[in-house]
Amino acid sequence: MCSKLKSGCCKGCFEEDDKSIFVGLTDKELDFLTDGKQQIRYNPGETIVKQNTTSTFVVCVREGLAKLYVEGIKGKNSIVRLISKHDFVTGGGLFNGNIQKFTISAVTPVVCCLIDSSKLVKLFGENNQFAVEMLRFHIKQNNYLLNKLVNQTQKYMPGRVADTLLYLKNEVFGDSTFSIPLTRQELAEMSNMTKESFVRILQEFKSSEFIKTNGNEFQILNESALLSVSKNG
Amino acid sequence: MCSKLKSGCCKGCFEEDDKSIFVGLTDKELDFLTDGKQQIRYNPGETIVKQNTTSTFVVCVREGLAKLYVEGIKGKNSIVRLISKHDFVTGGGLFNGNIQKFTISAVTPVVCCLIDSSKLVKLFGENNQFAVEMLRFHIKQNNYLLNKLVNQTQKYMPGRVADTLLYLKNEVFGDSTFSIPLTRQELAEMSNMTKESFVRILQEFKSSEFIKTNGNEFQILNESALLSVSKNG
DNA sequence: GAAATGCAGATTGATAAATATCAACTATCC
DNA sequence: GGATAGTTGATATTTATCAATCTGCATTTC
Repeated sequence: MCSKLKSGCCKGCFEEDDKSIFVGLTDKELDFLTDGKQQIRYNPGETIVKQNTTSTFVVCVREGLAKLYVEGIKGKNSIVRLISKHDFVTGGGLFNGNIQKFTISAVTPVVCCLIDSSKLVKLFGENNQFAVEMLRFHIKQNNYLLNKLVNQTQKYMPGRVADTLLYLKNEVFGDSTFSIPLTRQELAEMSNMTKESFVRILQEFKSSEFIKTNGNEFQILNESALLSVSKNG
Repeated sequence: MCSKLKSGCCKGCFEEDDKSIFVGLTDKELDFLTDGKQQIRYNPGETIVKQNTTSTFVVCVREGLAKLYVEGIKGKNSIVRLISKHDFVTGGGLFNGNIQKFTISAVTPVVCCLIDSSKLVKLFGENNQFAVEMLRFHIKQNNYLLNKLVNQTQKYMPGRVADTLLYLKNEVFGDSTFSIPLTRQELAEMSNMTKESFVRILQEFKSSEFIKTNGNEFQILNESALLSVSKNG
């Protein structure tokens, strides 16, 4: 199933910019961490982590795509990021009274490992390198959120749609052609607008030949134009 | 000037919810940290940290009020948070190639200590408790940003103005009556809107008797009404 | 197996609401 | 008395809402 080898799970699970958070752990520490961890399969639509509940585990995705979103006011959701292979998620589950600040649900079938936070905390006390790696991870997370905050609050809708498309290309699929298992509604929730607005701007981008779409197939034709829109030209 | 006593600076400097980040440091470690640190005075308007520059220090405010903001597109600024006595700020200065993701500038005269990041990093390697405290700090920061992201993107202007007023009361001044050394423009930048819009909503709140203002003197008369507006009623 | 049916998501149009912009005016502080 | 911040009004732009239609796909029905 899920080997404990450094090269596999969990070392490989927690890859972040080609540098695993778990790189500094000894075999023994890795064993401690992975003993009793749960590897679970979720079907599309299923909730992995539920906002406002307490849960004490962190999530590491092995397969599939999940969305991390905040359930806001009047039924509005904001998708903050997509989680895919090798992504690692800690939230309220680490300190802060364990209250989750967001929901994670499976978009495609997801296989992920749930590791109890208390194990991480114990390892922090034993292995400095590990605590520092986790700190580094959270600082990166901080910068991502800060950047997202400014982009979402300062840009008009076309800039936000361009951001979403570029995010999908660069951070999720790594290819200018991709097939998205998300509805227009969900893409709109990534861009904090209504689905109608999102669709209209997609049409503009299509008629300007910045992109090509066919259902869920997307192709970015003119990335520099999107970048320019993103910078709000 | 700035004693190295646990009860004073720097222990006291880094207070966060009555629990100092520096609580786990030994006297020797504290000495190491504070030796050669710079205590600087800034005049109102002066820049303490400049976005997109590299700088390797973290900031700890002893006196005064500063604003932490992102310089966005087309000259728009977003004030992310206010920094006052005992607040601690790390940013791009810690890992991430030391590139600052935001600007910090003094609103009132500010006295603060600048500590080189490399000293923190060295202590992380020696004192686990310290690394964990720093991690805890950043996770809290994360939750703050996540919350701010959703509030700013999902709420209409009245909700955002209510949030700003409640933030000032609860997080900055700790009193329902306060005098703000910020312009309307800056208050608007905290709420991500134009100053004209901010002023109009202030007037609505005044005529509804939620608040009373006289220049920079603010008084919150009906906090539960503001809370209700914040929740977008 | 082919046509009819149903349904959910996608798209489009018309309109209303929210927000920004621009201009004018007022107050205030050195 | 001039500069700066604050306020107000009129208007334009951006964005959401509501309603209608369309599309693709699966299922039923014959």
